[in-house]
Amino acid sequence: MGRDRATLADVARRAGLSKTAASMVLNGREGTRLSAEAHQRVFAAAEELGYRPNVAARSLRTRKTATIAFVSDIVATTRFAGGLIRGALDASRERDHVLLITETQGDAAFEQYAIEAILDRQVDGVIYAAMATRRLAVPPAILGGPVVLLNATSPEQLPCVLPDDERAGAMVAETLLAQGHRDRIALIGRNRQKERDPEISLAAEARLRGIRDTLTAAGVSLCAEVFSPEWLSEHGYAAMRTLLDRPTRPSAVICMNDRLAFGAYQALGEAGLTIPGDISVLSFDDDPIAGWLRPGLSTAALPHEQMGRRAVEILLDGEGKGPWLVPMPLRRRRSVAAPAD
Amino acid sequence: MGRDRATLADVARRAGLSKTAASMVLNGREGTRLSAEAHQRVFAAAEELGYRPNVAARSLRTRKTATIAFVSDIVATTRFAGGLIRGALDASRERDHVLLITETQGDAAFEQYAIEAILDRQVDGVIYAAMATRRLAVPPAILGGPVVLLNATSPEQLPCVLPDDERAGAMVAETLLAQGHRDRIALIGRNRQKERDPEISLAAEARLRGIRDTLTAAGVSLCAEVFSPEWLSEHGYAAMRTLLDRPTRPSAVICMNDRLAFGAYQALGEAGLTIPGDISVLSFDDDPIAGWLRPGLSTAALPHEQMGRRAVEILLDGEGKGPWLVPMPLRRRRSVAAPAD
DNA sequence: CAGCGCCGCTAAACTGATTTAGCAGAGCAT
DNA sequence: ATGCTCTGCTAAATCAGTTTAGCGGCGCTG
Repeated sequence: MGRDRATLADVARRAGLSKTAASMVLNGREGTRLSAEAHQRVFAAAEELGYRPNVAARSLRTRKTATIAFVSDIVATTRFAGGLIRGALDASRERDHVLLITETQGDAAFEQYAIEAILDRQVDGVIYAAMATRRLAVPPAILGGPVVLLNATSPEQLPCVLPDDERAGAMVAETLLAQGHRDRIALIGRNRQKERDPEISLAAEARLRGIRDTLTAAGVSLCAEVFSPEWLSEHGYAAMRTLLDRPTRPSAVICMNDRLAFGAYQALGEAGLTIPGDISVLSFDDDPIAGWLRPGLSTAALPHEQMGRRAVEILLDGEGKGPWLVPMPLRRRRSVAAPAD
Repeated sequence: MGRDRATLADVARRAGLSKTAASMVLNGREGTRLSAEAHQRVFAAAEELGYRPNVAARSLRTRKTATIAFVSDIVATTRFAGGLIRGALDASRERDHVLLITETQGDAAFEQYAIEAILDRQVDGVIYAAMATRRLAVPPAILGGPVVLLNATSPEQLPCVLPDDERAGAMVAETLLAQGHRDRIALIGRNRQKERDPEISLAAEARLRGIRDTLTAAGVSLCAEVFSPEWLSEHGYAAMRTLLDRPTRPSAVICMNDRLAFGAYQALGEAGLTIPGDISVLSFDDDPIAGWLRPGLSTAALPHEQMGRRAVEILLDGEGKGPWLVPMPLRRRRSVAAPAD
């Protein structure tokens, strides 16, 4: 892999100058007194030889590697990882950095291994990412350098990037109010564990707060709230059935995520009800299926790419402490309409 | 990040030996004549100081970085990337390697940048991955070292890892034959471009070949084939409707991927037909939605994690040239039954 | 007792960059 | 002529490892 590369010494020799001169010219050092001609000769030589500095050698001296570690709990299981990584990748490239990826799988031994691996490689900073928005404990070993939490917070008050779930909740509620829904808005997906335990998820509580506060401000409250143990499609299905079994049918249902909404769609389809004619559905996440459903599901999108990007920006450009909330744009599709009666 | 680390010199000093001795002991060099006591002293010193070698310094000398570059065309858009990366990550960890990830986005300039970035960092090898199984052109710059193609082939006959789409096609056909389906098996998702142009996709042709050969061997042929421009759910929906408009209804439908199958489910639901009672559905990919559908969709799973894993194994353990076909296991859910009549 | 080989270990070179300290020569003032 | 500064550049140290070459002492042989 990449043998026969020209070294700085080669460049210097060809330019008829010392390594020192070549190094300074190529690094654009200010305050050096090298002549314009020397500059030209070095650039020409580097160009001709296709010179590229050896990062290992450089970082041995400078302790900078232009490498960022992206440590996450789980990358595969969730499709959201891709967005976070892609955003981080883009922002890294813009800053001439590269991403070293490791995964802890929530396992202490793996985490230990991952941390050592990245410290051995002298990364310039760490992005510590969680796949579900939550609070977590950061391993002390990485606190020695710059760290940004992605989709997570920690007791240490480290800089962190989070989706603005509360605002998203508000937008979802506002959307329904604007369509004229009032006293028959139901909710699917409250979950005692998820809401209460910030180590599992911060999203649920924030979304609910946004929804509640907005409705309350309009003098409205939820007509029903169905709890579900997890946020899977079968739970959405079951929840929607229990809602339909009640005496008054809701005019709109807010689902805490798209998987629940998907299950709700299935229950509504079986019951012969149409969306949004009979019932409007609104949700969170913007999973790819939201666009495949018929009608398309309106949902507040998790801005993963933006978040990944932001994390790198904060890590490298260092801008105070945050927390930074990234807006969740509402994807308006066809699942919301005015109430039928 | 990681200052104050003990160096080899520190270890040597504490052990009362030379750097040479310390280095040799810690690297487990054979044929050295250092005493058992010297070994012990070095290990003890390293332990006490929490010594970890500086990878940059080591690789400057050895030209090995214990780092693999994972270069892919697109990571975010597709959820499959996660599986490939996760598999590669696992296998890398087992071999004490780490993954440097870059993305070309199919853009020549980005690709150039990505290649330079990884060559500058002296990676030990490159995994060049495509998100859709296809043939591609490998940039000559990386041919200087070990390369494995993941989910792709190239004219250069490089080692490559591919899903065994043909066998998967055969399994799907066998499954239907075993249930007693014969002359009313239809197919959704042929696509002229995709099938013909290996730079776009190799999967379609291989799957179709597996299906055809198996049916032919049983003296059966497809009763209908519906082309669709892309493999999106709306195309599956449309295709299923055209199938249902025909005089004889198929007893089973094979969809070329799960998104098409999802659309087909929608069309069947609207038409008031049940799966698998009226029509069996079988598909490829094992997208997460396959499990969310009602009934669960039986589908031949793309073994992404296995593939990512295999690529690293081949890169590091070097085992001939391949190509290596990774089996696609059939996930049996509830969408297949014997024909009604 | 000279010569040889083996044992246990080390000094120093080497990798490819950055950075510090400083040198030779020119120009100028005293 | 001497001392000073400024210009334009370079030698050498440094980073933290690996690797080559070889050293001193001991035991054995001839």
